[in-house]
Order: sequence, then structure tokens, then C-alpha cells
Amino acid sequence: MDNMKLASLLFPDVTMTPEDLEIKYPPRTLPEGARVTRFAPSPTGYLHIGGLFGALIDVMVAKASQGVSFLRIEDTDKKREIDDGVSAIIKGFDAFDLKFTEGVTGFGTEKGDYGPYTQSQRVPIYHIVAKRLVELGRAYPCFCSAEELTALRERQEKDGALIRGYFGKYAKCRDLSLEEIEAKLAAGKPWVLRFRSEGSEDKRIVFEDLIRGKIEMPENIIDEVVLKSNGIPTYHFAHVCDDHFMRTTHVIRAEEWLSSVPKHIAMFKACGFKAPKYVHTAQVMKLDDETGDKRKLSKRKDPEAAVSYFVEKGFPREAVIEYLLTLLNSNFEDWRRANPDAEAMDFPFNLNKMGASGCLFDLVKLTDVSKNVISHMKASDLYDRVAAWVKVYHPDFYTVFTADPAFSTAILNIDREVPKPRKDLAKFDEVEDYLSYFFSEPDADPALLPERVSPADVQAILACCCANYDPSEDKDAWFARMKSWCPELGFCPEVKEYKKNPAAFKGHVGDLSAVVRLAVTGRTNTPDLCTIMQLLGKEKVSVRLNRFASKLG
RNA sequence: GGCCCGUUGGUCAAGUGGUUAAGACACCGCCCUUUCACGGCGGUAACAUGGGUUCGAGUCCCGUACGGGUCACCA
Repeated sequence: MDNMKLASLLFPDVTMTPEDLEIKYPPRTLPEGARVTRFAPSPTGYLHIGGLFGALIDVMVAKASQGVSFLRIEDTDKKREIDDGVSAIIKGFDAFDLKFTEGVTGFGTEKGDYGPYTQSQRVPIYHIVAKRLVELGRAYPCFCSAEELTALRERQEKDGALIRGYFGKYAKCRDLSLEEIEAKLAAGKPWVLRFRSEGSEDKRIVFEDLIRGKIEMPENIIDEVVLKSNGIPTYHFAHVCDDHFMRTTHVIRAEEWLSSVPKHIAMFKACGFKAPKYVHTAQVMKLDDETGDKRKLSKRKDPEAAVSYFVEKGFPREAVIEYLLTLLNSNFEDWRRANPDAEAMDFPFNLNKMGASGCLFDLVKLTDVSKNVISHMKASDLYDRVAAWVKVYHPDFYTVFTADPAFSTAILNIDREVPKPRKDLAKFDEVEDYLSYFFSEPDADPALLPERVSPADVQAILACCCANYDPSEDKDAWFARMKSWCPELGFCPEVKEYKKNPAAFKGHVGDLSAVVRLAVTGRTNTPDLCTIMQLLGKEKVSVRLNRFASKLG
């Protein structure tokens, strides 16, 4: 067989060589030890939490080594592609402020010297490499139809063949003569280009996975399709060409790819390329509500699989990132405790600290992480974030919330920006309810009054407060004042004393503040009541106290 | 079915032949406290299983079970 002749027959228009590409895409000049990673999604739908998970690893690994991470779009399957798939992915990353150093940046835009970063625009590159493979006798055209391939599969099933696929005696186009090929081409028969495997069934290949260690597998013997009949490469071949010429050092991808590594290594070898390091990450799972089993998070069944779910729920993006980091690197939480104010992206991410088993996505833990994140925000930042969120998701509240920014910021600042801030809020969608009594007069339910306080005493307490409330008093002064009313009302000013001898009093000073709290806020528990009343102002406080008093009749 | 990966408390996990088997979330109790949070202290709770190797195994080897992946002109 004259491979050179076959090559020019198959690729008459290809004039460049892989050597030209080596010059066009030279090795990167990066600091010693710098890692080049890539996230390579298909534009088939919204960004999945598993995608964010994977992309975060890529970005962190590159960043921690002063390397490069890039976004490559793998749009080689036009059947599954959706129209705005690229935008959906970009939008997803934007929502979490995740930035790649290189690659696709939007629909039709990209940055970096190793592009194009969209596979459908790289067809000439694949053809150059494919042609070389033919010249070397490492690829051949296959004219088998879909029906023939189905028949082949059925035959293998009947034979009980342990290995299934296009190989050995089943590979009927593998040894076609040049004349036969010419004839089929002349007849216009569609063809795919297949890799000619030189592997053997009883040999094994050993490679290193950075998470799993040494892995031993049978050599690849399948003549995998390299170019589809439309000339577009399969994932496998595109991976080999792209990650070589984009100079990827670490291929980080989900574990579903683990079993095709022997195939990929064989292809890298045949092309004369050095294979990258492989890192296969475990999948994100969830506990099935119905069966109680651990299973892979599913795009179809689980709303929280879509990254947008967290945005819509009002989780701050940092919380989701921090939570994913706790799943990804076991020492993240220690680092966070030691560096409470550092940017999460500055965490020294370490592949060695990644687990090999699938982890469960735990919304309860996310909530906890989120409370911490929000509690550390400055009031003014929180105000901006809440405003931006409610503008989209709670537009009615947006109007109320932003009517007086200084007021809204002040009420968000209660017990915030202190050493031990409150952790009431986990999501922005809780803010409206959390602050409701600041924006509208509460409809306090007298049933929530402390039981031991009689209606007459409630009236007395309200009257006292109404007559004596002075907003200029600070917390201590205000509380001292409440204590001063106690003897007259028959209540004990000190809780401890009351507990020692409850029979001697009607109640204690805490009951007074409970009454006032209910009248002013409609609730039995709130943040610091004194600050709340100051922010509300004397007038509103009086109105609420009176209104509640009259309500009791 | 073949091949491959995985399995430490309810969850995330530390652990690289010798530990009283960390820590975090959740849960429970106590303390602090005008409520609620916060914070502090304490508690319940784990090496899937059976064989080896070894003076000694969560850690190494083999088998079993369970879970996952993969066997496309999908990625």
C-alpha cells in the first residue's frame, strides 16, 4: 500500500504539515512547574454544577502554579448542540465570576495565541494531523455503513466476543487495497477515517493518574473513528490534536473518561506527540429523595444540577465556590479558618488533596458555608448584592428596599462588622422576610405574648415604654431604663435573681423586652431590639406600641 | 457480560504499617444571654466484608459484596 498516495487521495487540499503547526503553536514560555489546564464543555445545555466543579479545578490548578487555564468549546456533535449553548456556558461562569486566562470569552469571541478555541473552527488542523497519520499507515478510510456496524455488533454479541468494537478480523476495511479504496471513493461512498491500532489484546498499558495513582489496563486494540464522515473529528482525536497544540500539561476531566485513556495514549504516540498528565475527578452525587441511594446528580431530575439554581435561590456566588472548594480540597476549611478574609481564589489548590470517590452535594452544608460568607460581608456590599438580586427576582421588594439606601444599609448592619457577626442569612431570598417589619407595620399576634405577663401588665409595660422611650440612649442605657421600671411593675430586674426565687415576682426584665419586641416587630425573636427601635425612630415606635395596646383592648 | 474506578460516623473528610481513628456540617446537652442568633464547652456516631502478609493493617496483597463508569460517525 502506498500510504503517501492514499494520503493525498484522501486529503488533496491539505498542504500544511504537523511541523508547520509546531511552529505556529510553539511550546509555551511559562515559569518552571506552571500548569496548563483546560475546561472543554460541549454547548449542549446549561452549565451543570459538575461543570462548575471541574472548571474550578482547572482554574485553581493553573492559578496555583502561575500557569494558564483556557476554555475550549467542543462543538463536534452538531446533533446535540443547542443554539445558545456557548452563551449559556459563558453566562454560567460569569455568574460565579470564574475567569479563564485564555480561550472562548463569548459567542464568537476569544483571546489567546493558541486558537481558535472552538473545535468546529479547527477542522484544518485536524486534517493536517489526520493526513500525517495516513501517511504513516496509522489511519485508514472505512466505508462501513451504520447497518454494517450494527450487524458487526450483533455478530460479536453472538460470538460472545469479550471485546466489542471495530478491530482485528471484524475490521473489514482495515486492509482494503488502494484500488478498492479508489473505486469506493470514485463511487462517492461516504467514509470515516479510522485509527489503525497496533495494540494487542494480551498486552497491558500502565499510566499514572494524578488522583488515582498507577492504573493498569489492557492496550487499546480498537480502530477508533478519528474523523467522522462529515470530516469533523471525534472527541478522541480532537483531544489529542488540541491538547497537544494548545500545549495542555494537565488534562483534568471527569472519571467517565478514564477508560479511554489507553486509546488516547496510543493516538498521542502515533502522532508523535507527548501525552499530557491525566487527572480524572470523581463525580458529584446526590442522595435520591425516593430511594435514599447515592447517585450521580442528573441534569434532568435535579433542579440543583443547574448552576442557575443557586443564583435563583439567592446564594451568593462566593458561597457556592467556597462550598465546592470544601468538597475539592480537604484542607480548604483549615485554610479558610487561618485566612478568614482572603479571596477563595488565592487558596493554594493541591491536586494531591483531591479525593477519588464521588461526593454528595449537601445543601445543608452549603447553607452553613453561605451563612459564614454573608456574615463576613460589609453592610454596604451586602446592600449592593441584595439590591442586585431582588431587582431581578423580587422586583416588588426592590422598590421598597432601595427607596432609602442608607436606611436599608443600616438595618443590614445590625450586629454586622463586629468580631462575631450574626449568621441569620444564608440566601438573598431570605432578606425580604428577615427585614419585613422595618418596611411595614407588623400585625403582632397577642397570643405570642409571654404567658406569665397579664394583660394589665402588658398595658403598663407598653405605656411605660411609650412615655419614656428615648432613642438617643444606647443599648446599655435603654436596658437599664427597662430595669428601672421593674420594681414598680412587680418584675425582677435581674434574671438570675428571678430564677432563684420566681414566686416573688410576676416575671423578669426579659419579659418586658419580649412585650416591647412583639409590639414593635411582631416577632418573638429579633436582632438587637434597641438598635431596631433607634433605626425605626421614636415616632414609628410609638405608633406601633399604641397600636398594639389598643389591639389588646 | 468484559475492562476500569471507588467504599473511614447521617454528610464532607484527615489518615502513606504502630494514633485514645483528627476536624467540619448536621443532631443532642450544657454555658453565655433581655429574645434569637453568635460564641464557648461537652456528647452520640465510622474504617463494607472474608481471607492472607506482618510482631503489628483503616493503611499492603487476594477474593466477595455494594456503588459508579465505560464498551457510538456523543462528548
